[in-house]
Amino acid sequence: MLTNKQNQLLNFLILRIEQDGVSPSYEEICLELNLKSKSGIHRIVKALEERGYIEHLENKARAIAPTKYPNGQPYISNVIDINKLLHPKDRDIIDTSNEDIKKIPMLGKIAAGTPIEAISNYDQLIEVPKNYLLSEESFALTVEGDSMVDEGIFDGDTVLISKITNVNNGDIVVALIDKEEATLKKFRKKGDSIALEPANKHYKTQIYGPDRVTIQGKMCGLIRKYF
Amino acid sequence: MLTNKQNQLLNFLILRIEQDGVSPSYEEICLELNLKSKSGIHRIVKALEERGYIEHLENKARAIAPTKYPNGQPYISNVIDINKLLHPKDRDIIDTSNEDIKKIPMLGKIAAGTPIEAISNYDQLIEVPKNYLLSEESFALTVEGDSMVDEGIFDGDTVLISKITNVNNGDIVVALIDKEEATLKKFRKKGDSIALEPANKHYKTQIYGPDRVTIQGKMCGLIRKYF
DNA sequence: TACATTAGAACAAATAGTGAACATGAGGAA
DNA sequence: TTCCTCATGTTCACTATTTGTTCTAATGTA
Repeated sequence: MLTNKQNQLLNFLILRIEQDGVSPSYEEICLELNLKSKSGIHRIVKALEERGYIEHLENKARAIAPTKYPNGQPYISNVIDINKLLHPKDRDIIDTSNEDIKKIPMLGKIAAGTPIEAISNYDQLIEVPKNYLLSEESFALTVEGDSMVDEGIFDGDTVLISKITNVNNGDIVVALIDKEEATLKKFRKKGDSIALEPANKHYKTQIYGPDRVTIQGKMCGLIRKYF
Repeated sequence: MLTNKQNQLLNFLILRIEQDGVSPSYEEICLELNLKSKSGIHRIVKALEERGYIEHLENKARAIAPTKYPNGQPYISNVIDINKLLHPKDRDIIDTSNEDIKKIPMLGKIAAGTPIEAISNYDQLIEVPKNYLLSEESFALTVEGDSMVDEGIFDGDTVLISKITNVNNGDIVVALIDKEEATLKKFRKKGDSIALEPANKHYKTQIYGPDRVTIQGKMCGLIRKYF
């Protein structure tokens, strides 16, 4: 809703008020915005007032008060620290943090040999947009080994797992075998028994009775960083 | 609810406001959407206003403000960087989670044959935690084809590209060849010329003189969804 | 009064927005 | 098929706003 200069002026105003507690004079604003004349400032101030971003006492020095942030949110002065004055339950009002993002625990490495529970120590939380996940309860694992390379899952990749136990043939799942050993494999039900298929010719498909396998989650995403 | 162009315009508007804090002018929008005339923009703006996706002050410069996302969700601005405005000692108090996430444009598919610029059409914005990226200016592409499978980059994957032109041997880059054809390849400088190596035995490494290749960005991440 | 600061007119130049007119193409209805 | 509507692309002419600058007036304060 603001032009560039208006935006600059408003930001500078807010900054100075936070810093010094006083609004800057036209001259100071001039300097900051690289103008040679104060009257230009005056015009911008009027424009901001028209649009409702500031309040302004006529003919008073340093009498500009912001009422909105450039984005339209109501301006809250931080000269007093409002958060300290509020009940925790009220803080949400100010805390507009978007709900798009979710922090999920990185539970450790997934490879043959180690059950995941044993390494549930929430060392690290990683941030993931919510829409990357299939359920609220999700976690991340670092892939170790190359048993799924043909599916493009490489050593060192981070896989996102949602705690969903109802899986279909072909889904990639975290399966716990004999309550001891967790692996990331392709799931396939064959009659009564369960086949866990690797995606690498050098490994064999393992077939278990239904009582030996627990599905701990379904892979819903993969993240790889190149730095 | 929205037509193609309306969607593109709205996405671009949101992106620019998040980036600069100021809405773009009609002319800037023209450039971005590859149109030759401002009046077309004007029509689309009016259409978006009618449908309630934006608010718009008549006859004012850069006075367009989104009110809804293309999907109809109410638009929540997170432009102001409150932390920059506060005393350092106060900074922790306000939740900083808003700044972790960044919206980057999905610019299209990357495969031989199409320059990226030509397909800069803001059809979609995707959310990515900031720490997945290497620079502020980043974008996403959908991989088409199998020329990088040996690096675990599969057809349909989403790759994150940061606009960095200073790349090292071995980095995976988006390279524009003869200003015409964009590809995702491994970068290697050999003397004066540049080798673009695929990661698939069935494709050949291409070698070009330095003037034929422009590096458009460096791959910094990969995202794959399994649903 | 002297000084600092704000108010605002006036002019020029640069930016921005509006809207009529005409053309095209896609898609649905008659 | 033809007719109609809608979204779109383009050109052009025109209008309005924003900004940079200079100068003068008014107001408030010490």
